[in-house]
Amino acid sequence: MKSINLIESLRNVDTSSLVDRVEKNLIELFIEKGFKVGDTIPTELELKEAMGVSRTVIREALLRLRMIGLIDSKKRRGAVITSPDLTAVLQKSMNPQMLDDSTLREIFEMRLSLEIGMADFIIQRVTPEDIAELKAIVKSEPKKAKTHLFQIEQEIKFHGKLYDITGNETLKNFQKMLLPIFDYVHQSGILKKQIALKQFVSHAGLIELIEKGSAEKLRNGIRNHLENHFLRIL
Amino acid sequence: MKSINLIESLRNVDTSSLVDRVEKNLIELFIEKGFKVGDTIPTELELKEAMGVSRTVIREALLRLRMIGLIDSKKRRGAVITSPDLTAVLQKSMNPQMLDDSTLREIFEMRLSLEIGMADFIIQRVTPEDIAELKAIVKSEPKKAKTHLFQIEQEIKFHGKLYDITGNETLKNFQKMLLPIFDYVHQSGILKKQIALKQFVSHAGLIELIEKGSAEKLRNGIRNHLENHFLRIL
DNA sequence: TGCCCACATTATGTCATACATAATTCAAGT
DNA sequence: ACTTGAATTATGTATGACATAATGTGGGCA
Repeated sequence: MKSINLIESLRNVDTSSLVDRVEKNLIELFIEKGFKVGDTIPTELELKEAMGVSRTVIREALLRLRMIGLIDSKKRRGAVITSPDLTAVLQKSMNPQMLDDSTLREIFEMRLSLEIGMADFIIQRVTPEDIAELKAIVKSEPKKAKTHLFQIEQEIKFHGKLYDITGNETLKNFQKMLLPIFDYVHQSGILKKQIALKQFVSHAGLIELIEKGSAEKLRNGIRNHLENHFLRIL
Repeated sequence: MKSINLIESLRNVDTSSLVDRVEKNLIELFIEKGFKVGDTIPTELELKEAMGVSRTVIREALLRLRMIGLIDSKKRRGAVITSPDLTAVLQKSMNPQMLDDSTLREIFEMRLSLEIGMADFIIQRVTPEDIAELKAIVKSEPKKAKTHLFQIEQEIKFHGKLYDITGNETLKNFQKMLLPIFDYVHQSGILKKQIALKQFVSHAGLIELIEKGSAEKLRNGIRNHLENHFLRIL
């Protein structure tokens, strides 16, 4: 135990680069100073003076902040605080080919979790127009999916609408982001081969459940609807 | 419609900065060349030559890639491809004080969704040791929470363990990330004031459900357990 | 007066160069 | 065989210069 602590403390020699520290400092500074969205932050030159590092370092740190959407900078105007868009940040690293298999698989699972859990929000916030739209989507579905591709498109349309109904933008963005991954995993050899492809609760069935208005029933219905996916990972 | 299209096309004058484009190019290059985790990418000088821009620009682009965890660079060795850690990316922008209220609220909802949806994975992967640990946690809970703070700590411990059981690292990391947000939202004035604080399914009750082995029952149990939170947003 | 144009100003964007630093290689020396 | 240390190399940091775009400003003109 003691030796572990020793190693731990040895590891803490602050291996972070100067830019790392400046970045951290900047964030702390903004919070401390109570900067709000829309406020302009000091210029690069001022920060350089204040922190005693080169403008290069300041710039690289600001670049990171800009990247995570914390600031937005324009020429002459300087940089202003913005509200970070979480999903935009992820988008870039969310490339299926760049992620390793286990991460991909975990993301696949997360998507399933999210969709089951959002039943309550659907029930609470669905409007008659939403239901009509869902029905229209189902109606446009072919009896027997002609092509695999078409089938997937239908899936995306229907489930996308479900996310839509929750009115949760962050959730929607996540869905948009997770979709390519989900599809990729679905088709790749990461999971077990698709076996039965039995038909469980259908889209039409889900609509019925939504109309009935019971969150619990809908929740379990969605779970059932996703059974084919679950069969492949459990 | 036409005018909208016009505006759309006008907006597409490529307002992106040079660094933006280089970044994109680099990612495409890596994918195209089929770089795998562990491969070293060309040096900054080589990239500078190949792309015909200054090293500064290359560096800023690489900085971004490094930031999203796509590459990891060491002196002398150069930069190597790594598997991006999605959550590490988010961590920085996930500062409650930096996000606006509606986003915070949406994250709050997402966390609830996730937790309900993971019932299946818990049931599937729980071990006797896990259950013992859960019971130990519950045992250490005071009859009546002495302090609000202590109560929260207990919550975190128990629910953290639930995430743990799923064995899904990405999910766990998300939980870790969402926690501060969740807590912040919980205490801030964003949501309705906490009203009744009735006791629904308890932690002990959840353990029972886990032991019973029905994913559906557990799912609904978790939903019930979180009722206090739902009451505040619906 | 009030509007408009040209110029100055200013802060970010890009470039080039130099040096610092750390990791690796490799050969000399014990 | 092992260590030591210098050379090498790629990233890290610093600095100065110029480009570019947005804003501010003042003079000229109707």
